[in-house]
Amino acid sequence: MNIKHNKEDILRKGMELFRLNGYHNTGTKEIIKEAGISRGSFYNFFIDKDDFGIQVLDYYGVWSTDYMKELLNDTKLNPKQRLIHLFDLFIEGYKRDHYKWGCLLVGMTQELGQINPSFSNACERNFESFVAVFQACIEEGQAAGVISEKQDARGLTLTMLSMYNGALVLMKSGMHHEPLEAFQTQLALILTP
Amino acid sequence: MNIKHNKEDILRKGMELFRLNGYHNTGTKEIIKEAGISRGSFYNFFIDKDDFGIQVLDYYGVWSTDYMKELLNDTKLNPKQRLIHLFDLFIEGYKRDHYKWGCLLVGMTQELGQINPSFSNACERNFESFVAVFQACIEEGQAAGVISEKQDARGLTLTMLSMYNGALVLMKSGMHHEPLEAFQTQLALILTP
DNA sequence: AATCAATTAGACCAATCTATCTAATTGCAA
DNA sequence: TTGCAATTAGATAGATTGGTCTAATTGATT
Repeated sequence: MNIKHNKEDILRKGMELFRLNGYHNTGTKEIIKEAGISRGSFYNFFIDKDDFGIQVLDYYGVWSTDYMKELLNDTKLNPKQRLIHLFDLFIEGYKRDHYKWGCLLVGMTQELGQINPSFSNACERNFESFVAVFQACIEEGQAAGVISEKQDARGLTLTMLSMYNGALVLMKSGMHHEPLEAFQTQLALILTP
Repeated sequence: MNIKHNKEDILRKGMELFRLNGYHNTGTKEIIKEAGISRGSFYNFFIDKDDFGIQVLDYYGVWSTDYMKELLNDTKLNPKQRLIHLFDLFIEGYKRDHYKWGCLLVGMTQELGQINPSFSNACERNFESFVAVFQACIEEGQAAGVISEKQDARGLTLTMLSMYNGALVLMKSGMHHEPLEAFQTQLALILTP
């Protein structure tokens, strides 16, 4: 056996490039160059660009949910405060990097959702992971009486995720911070019982 | 002078294809074929594909805002009811077409926002038209006391638009109707004073 | 140290994409 | 009807893309 390059490093670079510039705007040439590997290596690890894309999606899903779970386990805060804190941190990060990032799932859904069922399955699967993580926290908050029960946990989770994803799109379109701020304001309102 | 093909017909076809399959997934070949024109004609009307893309964006913006304005002028309903009615109609349309459409501005922002400033400008410009139309209605509703004032008109508009765009993304990813329903439920909640 | 399967390098190929170019055609104006 | 500028058609060019191929290299195992 002979392992020199780390598959995970390539996935991480791909994730970065796809988030920044989209799937079609990122050529295999650029991925290979940025990851510092050769064409041969790339096709040794992945069947083709689509296979790579799907694996990047799942990598992003795990990478994100791991971080979200970590933040939502901070028992020093109540569930509502944890959610608000999580989004505060995310938004701070976007601001720090001049709003250049976005959600990979949103981008991939838009770009490939209708084209390739493998991609739309991967997007849905990973969105559902996000939902699961958030929903658990919201259920806990509702049971504890610190999160509004005007909408059921699943519905409130979908709403919150929609609002966040949509705010990121407006942010990326050039409005930058304002939609994020509106999101933060409204998030507090809809979570409060 | 010699006009055979209508520029607007080509723009409409382009809008349709870009909404369905995205910008990079739609070749000039397909646009030409679907619009029933020749390559020569296309490049007679438009400088290049990017120029076409920008014009499609603006065409979509005008086409959408015209329809929204029409719906939001229905004085038989109060401003809050008008907004809810508008989204009900939109969502009904998505359902009827099996959730295959999406918002062109969302797609273009994701696909080209970081790549080409002309595109991000066009996206922001058209998003701002949407905001203007909705904000006028929300302001009217707040003044009349039928729309919540917990968030200022601009903020509430951005929130609502984010929520809607985000719900469309989840819809497109394969969740179909559920996120739209969650949106409708929450929309009524956040608008109510 | 020798062996050998796995990995790597990057030239190369085929397909595709955008855009151009020229000849044929169109339809208005005189 | 004729003349002419504008439009159209579609072959073709040039660039870029994703993917393959083979020879060289690597490193674990014996």
